[in-house]
Amino acid sequence: MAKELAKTYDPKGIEDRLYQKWLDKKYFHAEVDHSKTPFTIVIPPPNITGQLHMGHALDNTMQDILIRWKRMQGYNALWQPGTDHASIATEVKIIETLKKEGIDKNDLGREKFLERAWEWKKEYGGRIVSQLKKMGSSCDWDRERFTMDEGCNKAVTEVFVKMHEKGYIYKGARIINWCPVCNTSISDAEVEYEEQAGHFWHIKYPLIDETTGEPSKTEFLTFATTRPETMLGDTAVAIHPDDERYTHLHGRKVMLPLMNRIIPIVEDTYVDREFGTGVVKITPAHDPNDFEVGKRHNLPIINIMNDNATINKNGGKFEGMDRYEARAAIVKELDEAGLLVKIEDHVHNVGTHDRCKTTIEPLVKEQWFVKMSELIKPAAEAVKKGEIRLIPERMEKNYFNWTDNIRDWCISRQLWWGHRIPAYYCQDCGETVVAKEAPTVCPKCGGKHFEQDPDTLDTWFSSALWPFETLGWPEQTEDLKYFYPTDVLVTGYDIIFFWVIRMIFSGYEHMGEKPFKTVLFHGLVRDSQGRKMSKSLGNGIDPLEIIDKYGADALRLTLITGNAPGNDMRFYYERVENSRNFANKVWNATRFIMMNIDQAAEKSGITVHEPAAGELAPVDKWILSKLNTLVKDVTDNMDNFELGIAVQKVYDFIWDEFCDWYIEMVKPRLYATDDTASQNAALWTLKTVLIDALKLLHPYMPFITEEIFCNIQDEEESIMISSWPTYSEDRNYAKEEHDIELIKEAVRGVRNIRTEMNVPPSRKAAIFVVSEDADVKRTFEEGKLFFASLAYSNDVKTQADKSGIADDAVSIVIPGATLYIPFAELVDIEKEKERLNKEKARLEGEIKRSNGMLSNERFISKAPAEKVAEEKAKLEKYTQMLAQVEERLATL
RNA sequence: GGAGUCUUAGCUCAGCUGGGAGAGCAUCUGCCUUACAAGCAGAGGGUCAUAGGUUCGAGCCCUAUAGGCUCCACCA
Repeated sequence: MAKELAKTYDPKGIEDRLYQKWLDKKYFHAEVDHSKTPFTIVIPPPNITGQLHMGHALDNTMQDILIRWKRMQGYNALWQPGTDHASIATEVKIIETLKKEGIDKNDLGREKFLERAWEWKKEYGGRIVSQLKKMGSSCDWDRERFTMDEGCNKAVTEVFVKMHEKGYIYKGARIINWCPVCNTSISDAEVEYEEQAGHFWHIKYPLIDETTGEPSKTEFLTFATTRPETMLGDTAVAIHPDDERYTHLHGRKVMLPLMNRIIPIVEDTYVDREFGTGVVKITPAHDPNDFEVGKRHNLPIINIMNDNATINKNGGKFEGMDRYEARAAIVKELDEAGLLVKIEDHVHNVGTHDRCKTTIEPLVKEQWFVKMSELIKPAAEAVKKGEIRLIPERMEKNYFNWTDNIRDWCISRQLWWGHRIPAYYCQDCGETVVAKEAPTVCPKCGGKHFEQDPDTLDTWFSSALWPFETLGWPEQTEDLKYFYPTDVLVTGYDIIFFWVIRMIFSGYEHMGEKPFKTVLFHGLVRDSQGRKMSKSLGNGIDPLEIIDKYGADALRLTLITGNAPGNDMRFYYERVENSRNFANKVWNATRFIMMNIDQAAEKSGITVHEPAAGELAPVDKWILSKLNTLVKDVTDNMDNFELGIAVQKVYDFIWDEFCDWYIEMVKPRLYATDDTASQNAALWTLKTVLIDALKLLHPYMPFITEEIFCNIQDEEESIMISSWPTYSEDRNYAKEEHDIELIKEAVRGVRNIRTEMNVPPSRKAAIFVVSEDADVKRTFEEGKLFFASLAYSNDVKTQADKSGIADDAVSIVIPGATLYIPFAELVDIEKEKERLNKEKARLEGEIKRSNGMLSNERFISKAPAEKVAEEKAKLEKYTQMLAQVEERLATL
């Protein structure tokens, strides 16, 4: 029965073995079961191009903690996994691979390209999943989904058609953000602004002489621009209607140089009179604001750019030049023509594509959009009313900032890898048909030739449906009815706009119900210098390497401790080492317990069993009581999603209270007495406390806790399916808690004296409570510590025997000297007085406040009855406490 | 321009509803001691950014200032 455990904990081998066991036993699998309450989390689907990084590690650790905890609490816990096709990210990767083979995407053709993409998915889609398994993630893998699987395709088409019918999806020519490298439009959310040093080119256009109709040689209109090349597409110049400097120009025209086009001067309040010269060139095709101005004044839209950001035929002689070449050429020509006034240095924000960092080009294009104004309303309401809770709360500000300023969502992408837009164009009459299936006959002209829209949808269009499409939607499945809405969404704050908001409005629109009750945000994991981990910096730390070296438990613990929701954290190897050390500590505490259980069985024939109430020593009650409080605190913290605080408490309990105090205090009983009942009580307490502590720790460190749990009790199948400890009034031993805290205080005092005396120290300075319960009780009631002895462990028994009894002192036995220290001297009386006086002042303050509230008529009449009762109870409690404090002060 | 957030020990950070100033790492002292040297027992180290205010009491609440970070918008 004795299992030999290694001296240090080595997670290698153990983790994989246990994960396989959990899989085999189907512990992760959840089925509809109306006798249980569901608890659901959908995973933020990682990209199939992805490799597990620290962000994933943190994200999934948090989810797994919640899921394992709820599962132990008896909920029907479902963690729905899956992966995302990540259209643009994947497409870019495939293009790169093709390039290495010397193949161009367009030469390959759409069909062949998609074949390659699916091959890619097959090869890499599973990689991240196996990595998640390494983390210990208890996902229901039987339910694994993919954003482009059959069900998701169906959901996407359904949504598109439905929203099109409702008029929420439309096609239109608008200014969109164009990425000339990826060759596709992108949404506003994908634009990242970056401060860049640039220039301000001050340029002047000649006015048209009203009499001759020729460009004036003397009259010019000067303005500044950061993008001079766009002048090729200028169709007006704008001034503010009330700008007195330019009143004389109302209704006049200017000559657009280089293009020799006469364009009007328009008056528009968009122009800021204070800025620059108060004159703005208007390029409707290449600037969102100018586009709006153009619409108001019916200006023509001249697109001067090709999709690859070279100048097109509308750019005259600049045709074919890259946008930056054209810029240089145009500036040069303007200068030669004497129209360049000056060049200033200028720092401005440039929009770039968040994936490839290319400067985006605003272009007018026909694209598909989702009209947001109506859809967003319930989504904003939900958070406002608290129906969906964001943690930390401050994220709400971010959220509303977006919902209040929402713009229509450009959803079409000029990519191949993704959900193809279900719009079909009649080749005979040009009619557009949006339908779930390709139409056969044109409803307008009866034509039979259709071509499907070549574009695909934004990746986030499908991920927005994730919480319900993974549960079977659009079918009304039992799963959907039972598991939806999900409970918690765990994700980084960086995708609140991309994903979280879009899921919320989609949930309300298509399900008529929120997709989740709570959103728990975490921050970024940065390197030790606080930098973002990135490939280009090469400062990324691979979670798999950490797991390999320290174990998944250590990694998980590191990521979750001291990490408050929504806050970024730095990653230190020292902290992983500390976590690993903690695992070892737990391991060795277990070894101690198992060894002693075995020894007791061999030597005294003890089979550990629950002791009778009277057999528990004060220290046993103390640790049981501490554990009891811990259970309550940890559960409360977890209820509030304070995972970092919760695990910190478990850590402190195990290391400080249980290992450093309880185990040390209990040793003399095990080694130096023959009292088998007492020994049984100690062993039972050790085992009981350990097991409950392991349960509390299990969500955080699943592997080691499982390994120990099953080692120490052969009969138990798994800690995963054991029940979460609950607070019990029966284990609340306030008196013993107080007594032992005093003893701890005394021992500390003794230790200090030891140090001052320069006596050889002893690690095994274990406290040895010899008395029976009743004696301890009696002496404490008299305000004295009955008996405690400190002794070397080597000959602890003899020393304890020799030390004798002094009933008003702590005795410490050290070689060559025996000290008897009156209890009263062990604590610094002055310090104690100071502490008590502080406490007294505090209580008096509380009583004053309480009295104030209770004598306030408005409070009594308006506050809910329970509040008032609560306050009365408080007052009573404080009054009692004050009396106690005063009593103690009097004895000193 | 708008908003958020941070400033606590040498470093990195916790600190939940206002009452004890804390952890890990680092430093110093002493210990191979029958669970654990990946350990044990101790020590040093803080005007909780600054200045006011509210309170019996402020790291926590309010106001202002300084500095850092982030998000959003964007002026041509």
